[in-house]
Amino acid sequence: MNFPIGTLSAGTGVNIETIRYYEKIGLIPAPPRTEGRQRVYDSTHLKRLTFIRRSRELGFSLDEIRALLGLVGGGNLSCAEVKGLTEQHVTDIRRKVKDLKKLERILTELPAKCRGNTVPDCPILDALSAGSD
Amino acid sequence: MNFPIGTLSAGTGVNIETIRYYEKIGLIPAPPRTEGRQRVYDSTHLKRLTFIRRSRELGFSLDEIRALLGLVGGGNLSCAEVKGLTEQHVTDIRRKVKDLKKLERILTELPAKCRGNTVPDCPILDALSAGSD
DNA sequence: TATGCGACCTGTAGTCACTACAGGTTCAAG
DNA sequence: CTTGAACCTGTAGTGACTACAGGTCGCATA
Repeated sequence: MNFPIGTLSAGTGVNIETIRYYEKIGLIPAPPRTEGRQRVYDSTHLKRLTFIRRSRELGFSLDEIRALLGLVGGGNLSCAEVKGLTEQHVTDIRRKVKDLKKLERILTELPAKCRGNTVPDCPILDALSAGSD
Repeated sequence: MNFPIGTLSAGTGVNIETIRYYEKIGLIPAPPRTEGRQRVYDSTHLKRLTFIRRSRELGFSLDEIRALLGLVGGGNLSCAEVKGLTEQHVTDIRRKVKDLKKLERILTELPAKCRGNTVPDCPILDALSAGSD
């Protein structure tokens, strides 16, 4: 039931250094230690850190995760608030996707004009230098 | 034809502090100065900085831009290499779009189950805590 | 029981691409 | 000549880590 930081790292996919960093910034509680001052974790830590990792993958910032965890910890965040945070996030993601698709279009059109020669006169560079937005 | 850093900033949309930062890291050449050591720019600087800003918008890192500018400066990067760099970039963007769309789907499905109540027992949080990928 | 060695510890510095600020100087208008 | 905006340098802070130096711990093996 108890395991050291390396096992927690392997079990969650979160880097050891990152785990200690999360502890330092107060995102995860400081676990008990052995007599030799080595950290000892259990399944509750594993669950919390898994939550954090998955939230990070979904693009939540550490501050947002801190807010989400506020619910787990003290129950000071309602389900409605969690929902709001999530929906805001979806809006952000949609915007990002839109921007990226635009970039993709621009970047796929540019190389077509590029003849792949060695002359230092490239239409891609010309296009980028042209000041118009 | 000559103008100070504020004008360059306004003309390119690049922050003054950022321009000085670019100079410090050698991305743009140090311009001549007035007797009072204030920077004096001209249209060549404007063009180069515009190129940098547009490339940044397209998601190129400063190191990649440095490579692209290698062409402009010394001609040591061929059009084919520029093309390669650009195409690599499109691949990255496509992957990002794919990831984001997946997240979008997950995040739009989650709040549907959320009743918006004040009970600290939210399906979103449960879903995130469940360890499975 | 001794020893070897991998896993752990702390603390600091580096990354990227800026941004913010303090505290001073220059330039141009009135 | 004075005012004040724009400029100057240099340093520190941001987010979310990552890397490293130099030391300690714990456990398996001889």
